Amino acid sequence: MDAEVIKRFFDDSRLRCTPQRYAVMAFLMECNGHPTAAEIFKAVNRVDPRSSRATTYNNLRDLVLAGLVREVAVEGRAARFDAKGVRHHHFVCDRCGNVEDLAWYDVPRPASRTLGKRILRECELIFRGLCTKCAPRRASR
Amino acid sequence: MDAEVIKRFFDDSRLRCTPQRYAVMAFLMECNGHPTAAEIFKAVNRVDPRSSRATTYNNLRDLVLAGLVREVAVEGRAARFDAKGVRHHHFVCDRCGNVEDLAWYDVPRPASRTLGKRILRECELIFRGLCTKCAPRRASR
DNA sequence: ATCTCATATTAGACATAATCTAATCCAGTT
DNA sequence: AACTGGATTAGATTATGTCTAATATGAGAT
Repeated sequence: MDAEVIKRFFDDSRLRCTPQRYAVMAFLMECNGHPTAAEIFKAVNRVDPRSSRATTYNNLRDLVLAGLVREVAVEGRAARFDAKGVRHHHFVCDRCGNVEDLAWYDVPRPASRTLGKRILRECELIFRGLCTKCAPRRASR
Repeated sequence: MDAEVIKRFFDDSRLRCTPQRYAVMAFLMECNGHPTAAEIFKAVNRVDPRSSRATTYNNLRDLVLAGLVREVAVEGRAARFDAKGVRHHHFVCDRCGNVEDLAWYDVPRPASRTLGKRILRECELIFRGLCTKCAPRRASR
């Protein structure tokens, strides 16, 4: 059961456990893909139509700030979200915009002299190309 | 002089060398940062106010498709662009959204069994944190 | 040098994504 | 029960990007 886990997460982050916020987090944890804010809003309201667009965005912002959820920007499309569970990299499809997870492996960090004064908080690898669905049988073009 | 270089680029990509398109490319090549479409539009029209917003977007799309320009999606902010010159990684500032270049180094690609049917076209490393301007003197929080 | 036409440009309407506002609600505290 | 501050809400607003249909133009052909 995720319920206890989610409550613990919220407690640790000093986020009140409201039905709307819980619904967003639960949906992100159970769904496998990387939904957009609009999709999350629809999914949450399908179950219990009591949340608003603004609240969905607010809660997503809070969850991202709390480090419970990751936001993935995709060129030319709406941002996508996923619950931070197991670490993984992202594969973004050039054609359909879908985001798929790829097994995690460590990424070499830049030399500290390269970073200078910058403070590095995250280090993420993004792959681009054609996803499983969009890849043609035989490569073309 | 960039002029000849840009004309060659356009020729190779079968893009007509129009004043507006040239201006976009020239600006991207000479500027050091990673401007947004809106900034590019303004900059280009400051020099010679003959381009429209739609044209700027069209040209950016064409240049990206031709592989001459890279689009960088930034969470919660407008996309940013840079001319593909020397290869480099990107450092995105969590606070101000600026994108800075970091020296290139090779990135290990995922095992082909991990990729499955996917066709990998690009492999990009993104660092997040606080940029030179936003980093506090002493690290806090 | 001129012609031709596919391609490019334009202004502005439209679409989509995200944020803001101000009123209201509600959970926990006293 | 009243208070308090965070959370929620609908809808307006802003920001970003795309589309349309009329017009203009670069560059190869003549």
